[in-house]
Amino acid sequence: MAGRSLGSTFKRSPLSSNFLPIDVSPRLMPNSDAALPQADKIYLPKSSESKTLQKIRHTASHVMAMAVQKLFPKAQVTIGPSIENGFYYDFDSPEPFTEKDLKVIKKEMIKIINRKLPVVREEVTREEAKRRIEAIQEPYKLEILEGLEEPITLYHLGDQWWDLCAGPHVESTAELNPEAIALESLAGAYWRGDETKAQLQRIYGTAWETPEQLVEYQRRKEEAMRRDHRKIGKELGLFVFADPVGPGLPLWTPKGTVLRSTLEDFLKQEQVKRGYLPVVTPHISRVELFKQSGHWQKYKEDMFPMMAENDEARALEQGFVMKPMNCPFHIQIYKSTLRSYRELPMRLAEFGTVYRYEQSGELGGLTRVRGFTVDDSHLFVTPEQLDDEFMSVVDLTLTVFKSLQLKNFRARLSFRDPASDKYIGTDETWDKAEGAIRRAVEKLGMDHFEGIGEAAFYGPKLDFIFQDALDREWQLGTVQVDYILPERFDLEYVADDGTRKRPVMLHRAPFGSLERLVGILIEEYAGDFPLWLSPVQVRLLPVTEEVLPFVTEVAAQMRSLHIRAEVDASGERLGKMIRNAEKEKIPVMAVVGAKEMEARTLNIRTRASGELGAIAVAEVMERMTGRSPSLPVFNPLVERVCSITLDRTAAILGGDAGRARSQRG
RNA sequence: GCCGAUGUAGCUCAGUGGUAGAGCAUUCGAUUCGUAAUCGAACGGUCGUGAGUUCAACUCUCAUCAUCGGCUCCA
Repeated sequence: MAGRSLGSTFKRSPLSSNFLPIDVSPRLMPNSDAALPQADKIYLPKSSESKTLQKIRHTASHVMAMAVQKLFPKAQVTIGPSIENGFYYDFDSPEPFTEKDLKVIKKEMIKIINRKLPVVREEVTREEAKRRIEAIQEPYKLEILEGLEEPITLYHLGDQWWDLCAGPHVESTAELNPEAIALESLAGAYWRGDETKAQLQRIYGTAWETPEQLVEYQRRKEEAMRRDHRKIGKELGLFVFADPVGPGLPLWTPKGTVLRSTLEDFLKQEQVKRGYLPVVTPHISRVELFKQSGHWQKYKEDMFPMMAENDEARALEQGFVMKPMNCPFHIQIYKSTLRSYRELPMRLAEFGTVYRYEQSGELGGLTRVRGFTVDDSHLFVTPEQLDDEFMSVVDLTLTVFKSLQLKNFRARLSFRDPASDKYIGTDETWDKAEGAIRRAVEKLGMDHFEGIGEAAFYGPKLDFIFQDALDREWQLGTVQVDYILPERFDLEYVADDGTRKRPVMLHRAPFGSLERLVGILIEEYAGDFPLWLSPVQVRLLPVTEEVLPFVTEVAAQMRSLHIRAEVDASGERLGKMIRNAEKEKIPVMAVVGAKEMEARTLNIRTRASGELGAIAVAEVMERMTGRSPSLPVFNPLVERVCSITLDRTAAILGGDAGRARSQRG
């Protein structure tokens, strides 16, 4: 994980103001170091990178299934593939497996492996396969067989156990190293991933070529758990959950709020530059609004129940609802007056907090919550403006990621699933919208993949997918093309020829949501925020009580320049104060004793570079804010703060000290 | 929502069928201290919540809430 210390890996380049720069193209990059071969580290290939590991893992899953069926004769087998870091097998068993069973199963697996059973492939006809499966009474396998094309293959482990399987496998269980295999966890899973079908029991395991690889894999997993945003968020006191408030409803502490609002301010500034117009809308509305948008029909399950004044109103569905999305509100602002083509594109932007009734089992930390703030904007554009506007939105999104030093993401074209009925609108409008997205992405030359069935119910999306510390994928930024809501709300503008025309809408949110973004950022930085995002940027540490007044005065000066400074007035010894500041991951510590007070200096220690020695108070402040282009900043990750604090600092100082530098950032 | 696990002071954790302990944090006192932990004392928990079994439950049973790992779903 050390390789992810940001200074070393992030290639710094000027933020683009024009789109199309090749280097902003996202690439598929695994989140962990696992895929980065490094001389001093054990290389841990993913299954997709190693045919050998694929075979080992797939065979291990068969060995596990054989072991399970020996120990639990009533367990029926279903599927058991290799996955990126291991394997799993799903069973339908009347008795639930427990953690303790894993140990027993592992023991049984060792026995099987030590018998050095040959793994033999056999090709059979469909009828023969059916006959054999019926003989061993495995209904799930029979169902799998129905979907298979010939040739149909069976794999035998010795002469006592076989499985319907496409392979490939290693040639003998002797090729598996019991010390490089671990059974990791139990989980529930639905047959065929369908929640209306049977609930199966899944056992996850991992398998490697050598025990060293397994140990390294487990070490990295533990390392990853240490950067879990829930853990770090608690340690750093950024947010809390309270039982009386409810699940999935985070409370933001002062420190977390500083982080959040700094991100908000940053994006607001970018949006001002790009002609966005701020709006504010309420958290609730008549349900009628969401009936017209189609949410009530297609999205009701995800909404908090309607608040009705009385039973009659409830029966007529005439109450109020918490908003699950902001778009209908922005649409009402657009609709409030007759719009001219001269006003378009109209970009209405709001940090709008929405409420969605997520299923209880989905909630977790900040990445999945029930109330969250979307950095939402709805752009009303003419059909002619659509392509350019789409690309400029993508450019803004990539600029944002770049400023946040986020580069491990993938771009997904989220299109509709033609087989599903969860969408509104006609096929024609969908094709048009999907075409627009595809066109823009191709024009940008961006790497991407398609996600069929990932669209919103009202339109296709271009989504930016990130991974958390545990390699789970989360959507952050999103750009959506929508011909349908303008239709449903009968939106119009007066064109240059005097006719009424229908605008196209773009929905977009570069952050996606503040909550999820903060969660991902915490894990990305492991809590070590760049200076501009740090809730506390500098802590002043008085060595003795005599210097406390001086230190307090310096802190006040710093705060007047919007440097987030605080004084450690605990009266503890220096070593303890430093320890505390380090644990709180405060980027800059300023030690002040009699010498420093005398000389009006601060003895600076940074988290990134250690002791820097005594520096004049004025210079420290210049270097903190990046005001002086000739002075290096304390932390290479400070870059962004320059343009942010600078605008304020310049305003306060009435000078243009920062402008030269802000252009660099 | 479903499957499984977990729930002891603010935090991290130990513990037992006979009504609970440590470290850190907090408060107070002493120490006035120079780059990752000064010393001492005090405070702090109806052991998630509610029922049940029992002479007796934090410990066993059931329900419920929350959290965690998955599944399904999503910003």
